[in-house]
Amino acid sequence: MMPELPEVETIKRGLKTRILNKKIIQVEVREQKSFVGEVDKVVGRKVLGMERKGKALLIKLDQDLTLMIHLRMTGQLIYRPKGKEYGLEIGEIGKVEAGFAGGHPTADFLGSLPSKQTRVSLEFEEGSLFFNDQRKFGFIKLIKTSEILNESFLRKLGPEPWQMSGQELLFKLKRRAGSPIKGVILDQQVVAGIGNIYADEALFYAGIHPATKAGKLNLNESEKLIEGARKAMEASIEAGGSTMATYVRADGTKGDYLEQFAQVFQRQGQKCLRCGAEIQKIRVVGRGTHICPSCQKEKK
DNA sequence: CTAGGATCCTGTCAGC
DNA sequence: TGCTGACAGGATCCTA
Repeated sequence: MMPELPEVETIKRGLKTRILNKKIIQVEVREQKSFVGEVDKVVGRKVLGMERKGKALLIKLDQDLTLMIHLRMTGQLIYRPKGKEYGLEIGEIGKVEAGFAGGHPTADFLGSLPSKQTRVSLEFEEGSLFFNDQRKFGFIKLIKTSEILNESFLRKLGPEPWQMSGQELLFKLKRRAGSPIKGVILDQQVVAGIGNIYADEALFYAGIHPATKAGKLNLNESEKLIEGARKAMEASIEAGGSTMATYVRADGTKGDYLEQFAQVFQRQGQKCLRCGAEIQKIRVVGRGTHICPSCQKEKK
């Protein structure tokens, strides 16, 4: 369960109100592989801005430096104001002084930090930012701001769904004609920010079976697909992504923000909200995949 | 070039 | 209770 575009966007917004213009006074790397680059250069730097490119978060610092953060599957970023050892309590939601947590929802959103999963911590005078990551696939990488486009992940990244037409997507689908459509839209070089949740949601919206060969889609389907990705992501950002607020609102221990917008993801066994058929969970391109077998028939 | 599968790593959960 | 295998909101690397 991990961060896709809407979650990273939510984190960007949540952190911005807390660390913009603040100075990093200390950095602690607890897991070597989680931080790439010269740690010492980060100390004393000031946060000048924050951006998101696909699922990558960019924290722009002074002296031509940028922290590029990718949460991958289980990364999370948690900000705790100074003196606040635990996460927010009910009633504190939305308050800047309550702190912020986003990414893979776990009990660390609420518990004492640093924890067993804390890989890197950035200390500010006003509080601490913890980068936690159970599986260690994510990372923080220090790069030069002026050389951001040399970064291979960013250089190859496709356009955001809002910057892409159905026509442009269709063109890319033709080059990957033999692959299942789900695998193609999960490719960040085709379109930026779509992960397992939004791939399933977009395909359901467009009425396309995930195993359909990409080359079988027509312009109308391609347009519906990109539109579905936009709508699902917009709804998710509106709901606040997998932030601490929604996580806590559930029952204090479990995150369930998906309930606010998901039509198929993790709804296997439940009724399709469009036709009433039972949602199924299948496997496509090695990923757990959720479909309505009635609304999404494979085009042979 | 594309397609498909293995791989990185830790934790949880279902089934025996 | 203890063990085993499958699986997990990602992306890259390797092989055919």
